[in-house]
Amino acid sequence: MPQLNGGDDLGANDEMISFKDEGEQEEKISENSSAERDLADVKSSLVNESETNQNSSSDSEAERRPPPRSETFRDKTRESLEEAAKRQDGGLFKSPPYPGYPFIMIPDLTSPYLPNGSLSPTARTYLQMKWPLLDVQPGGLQSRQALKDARSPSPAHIVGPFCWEFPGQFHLSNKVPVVQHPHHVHPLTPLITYSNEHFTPGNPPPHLQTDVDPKTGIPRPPHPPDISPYYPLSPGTVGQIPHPLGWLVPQQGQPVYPITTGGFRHPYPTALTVNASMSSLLSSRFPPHMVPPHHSLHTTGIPHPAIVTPNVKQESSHSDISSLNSSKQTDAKKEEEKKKQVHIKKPLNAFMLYMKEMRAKVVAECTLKESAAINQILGRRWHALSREEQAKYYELARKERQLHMQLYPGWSARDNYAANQQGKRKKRKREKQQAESNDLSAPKKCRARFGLDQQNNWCGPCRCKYPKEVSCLVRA
DNA sequence: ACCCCTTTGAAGACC
DNA sequence: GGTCTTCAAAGGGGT
Repeated sequence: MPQLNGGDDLGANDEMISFKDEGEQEEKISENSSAERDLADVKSSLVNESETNQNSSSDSEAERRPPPRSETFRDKTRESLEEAAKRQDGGLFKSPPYPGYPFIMIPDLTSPYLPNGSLSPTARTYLQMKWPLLDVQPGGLQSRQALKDARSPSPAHIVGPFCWEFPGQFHLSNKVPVVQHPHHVHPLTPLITYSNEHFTPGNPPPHLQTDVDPKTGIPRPPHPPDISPYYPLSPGTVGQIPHPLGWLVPQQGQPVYPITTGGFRHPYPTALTVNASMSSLLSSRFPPHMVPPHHSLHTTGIPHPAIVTPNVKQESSHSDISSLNSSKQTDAKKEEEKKKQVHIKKPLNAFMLYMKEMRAKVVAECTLKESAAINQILGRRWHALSREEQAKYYELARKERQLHMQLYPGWSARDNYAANQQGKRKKRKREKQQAESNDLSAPKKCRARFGLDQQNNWCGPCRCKYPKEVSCLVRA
């Protein structure tokens, strides 16, 4: 991964350029047809791969073979891409003020608010990605009402318009089925989705008019501005952490990043405190140590997707009830055990963030549900993205890693290595790769060895394996 | 129930 | 230092 400006690992700059050289700007400009082609490719390949190959052999070669590389072509491509990006972003990404790589040029990252006080598109995008069903659209009340009206379980036939019909906008909440599969949903999104009426900026629900400690009756101090409630915060470790997403912290110092709709800056997400059913939902989906108590939700109790307790399924409501009856000592012991069992997941990389945001759209656009096929489409679209669009996700991923690193200083990706079954999988993969090498195929190895600029040195399988490369049939 | 598939990127392991 | 491996998400499919 090339480092840019000696700085962060923001992205594969050269790779993105290379992919742009592969004629994919056409996909960007006419994304509709390309997406349909993607879908058709994947679908047909699922049905009959060999048949597809035969049918596509005639044009795939001419269409997908990378054109001769030259700087002038690259520049032209970049220019056209930027123009296309400008058109499609609807002004989200203005013309780059710097000629270099635009990772830190996202204009409104530094100030998430527009002059009128609403969230900037980028901030909305980020929030929307974090909370896929959260309505952070401008024009809030109307769309919120619409969402509220659509809260009843949506049948699968609710298929929103294709995303390319509204380039530059992020209407996930309005375009994908409101009720998603649990796997699609951020752990907290259902709470938000089904309680939009509680997202009244600055107006907490009646029972939470003031943030008062139910025990002491003393108003609690506001949520510390430098703590993101997105991750559960371990005591003593985070209090002094500067907010890594200061770009989402407005002037008042209230945390905006972790939440919310335009203007919803209540230190405690009011939607999470609404009623007992919400709490029961929380307790049913999360282990008790992650579930904030009723009416006293503290941000430290808000789970983050990065944290998973392996035995969530075993913690039924019955166990919760029984735990209530158990002694405090056993509770403490259980808490300790659970803490030990907490699995801190890797922060999502740029592509994973992109997938998470776009998967619902792709699923809605086609009848495919197999993730493997969906991911193929997403992989293609990822490469079809402009540099600016990709940069957005690289930036988000960088912030994710930064936040993750600050919250779990001692965590290492190695902690999750072979966490399951002690290297069982590793062995399998090695065996598999050995089998592949015996088969004279080592996908992607040539890419790393020779690079994209020397694809003529790639072996056939690599060229075949890699997306958008020369058709397999040509080689055959 | 568990693993595979499929994608990209990050990071650790390995040579 | 280059290469390899694993793991993040996702959910249908296979064993």
